[in-house]
Amino acid sequence: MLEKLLKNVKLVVPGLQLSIEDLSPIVTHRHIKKGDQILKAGSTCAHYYFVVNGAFRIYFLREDKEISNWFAFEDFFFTELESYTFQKPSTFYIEAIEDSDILSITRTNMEDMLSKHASWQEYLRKNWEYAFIKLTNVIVSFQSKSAKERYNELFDFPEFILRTKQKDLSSMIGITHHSLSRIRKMKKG
Amino acid sequence: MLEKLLKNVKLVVPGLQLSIEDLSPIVTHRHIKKGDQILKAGSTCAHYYFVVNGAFRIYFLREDKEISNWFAFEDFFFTELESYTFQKPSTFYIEAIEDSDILSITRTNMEDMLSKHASWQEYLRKNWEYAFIKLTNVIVSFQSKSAKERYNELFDFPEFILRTKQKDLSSMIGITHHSLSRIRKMKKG
DNA sequence: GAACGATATTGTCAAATGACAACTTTTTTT
DNA sequence: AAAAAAAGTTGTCATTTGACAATATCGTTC
Repeated sequence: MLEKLLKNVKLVVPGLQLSIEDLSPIVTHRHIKKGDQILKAGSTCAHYYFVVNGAFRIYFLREDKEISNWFAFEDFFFTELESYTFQKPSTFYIEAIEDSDILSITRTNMEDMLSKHASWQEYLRKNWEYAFIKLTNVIVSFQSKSAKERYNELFDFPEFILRTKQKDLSSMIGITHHSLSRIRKMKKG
Repeated sequence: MLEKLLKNVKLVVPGLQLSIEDLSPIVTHRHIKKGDQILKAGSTCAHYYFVVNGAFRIYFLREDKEISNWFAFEDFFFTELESYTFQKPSTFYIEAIEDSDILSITRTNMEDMLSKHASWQEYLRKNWEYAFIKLTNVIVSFQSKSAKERYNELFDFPEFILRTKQKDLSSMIGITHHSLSRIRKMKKG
């Protein structure tokens, strides 16, 4: 499991001197069953997560309805950043949508790592820069494209089409699952 | 001018040892007239920018229409990250919407700074983390709120209402300026 | 494999938003 | 201050999307 994280880190920061032995004491492995939640709204996020395999849905509630904000698949290194950074209650739930293996690092260990390894700062910086670029493109889609176009874009990342529920996907692109059902129908005939 | 940037850096990384003398050789000041563009779509972004005073609109074209992606006001430290990071042509224009003063740092100087000052890594990391949190909230708005609600949220940041054109604001929240005009009308009567 | 619950589809109608055109108001230029 | 340009408003109508209800399909459990 740890090798997979290490491989990801070295992909982002090629020159990084970091071994399994460095990671081992600060990383915890957990197996999460489909449907289980690793973070609930209202609680404060105190970990970074790395998805070894499986998939998670990050969602929030609005007027009793679940809205999927995004999905995390294999090799995603992430946390609920607002809750984690400001140590305040999360507005999001993080739930496994498949049986998954996840690595987690506590905030304390993370802070320690950041102060000791300068290049760990670089890893996180790049990680969030890439994430920022992705979010910018999501916003561009919302600002300039129709629901149908936003849905069609997802075919470039087949995991969204193949591994998520339609009702969950629909809220991610900002529409009801009824509308998505109709959009899918149009595409065919 | 430099003091303002330094103040911002130290606000984000309190313990940072950095002086005007460190910044002076790598920072360039420019006065930008309202309407002038500091980046055009198609060209590659080779600078970070810091808004000393004034305001900028970051927009892109979609079917000959200008869509405002976001606005940068005083104390924003930013770049067109996708173009800057991957050194590829930008899809965005950056245009002053007021007479402005801006500081810029070339990519070369920035890379140099990142390799020499470990805490500069931390500054950028936190800068992009905060930006990521903001974008997440923008996406939440698009996923769960009506255009009217998105507009009303902007009153918490009056610079959007006071310093931008309505036609520019409207595209930022994903609607036409006709729709925004009607939303504004409703609010009153 | 029958029964149940969750997910997806479809119908009807309403509400929100967009497209196009005309007009008014504000801002900029001369 | 007049003229021109840009920004904002409003009318009409079309399209997209949402709300609610009914039905169909799929997946899980017993």
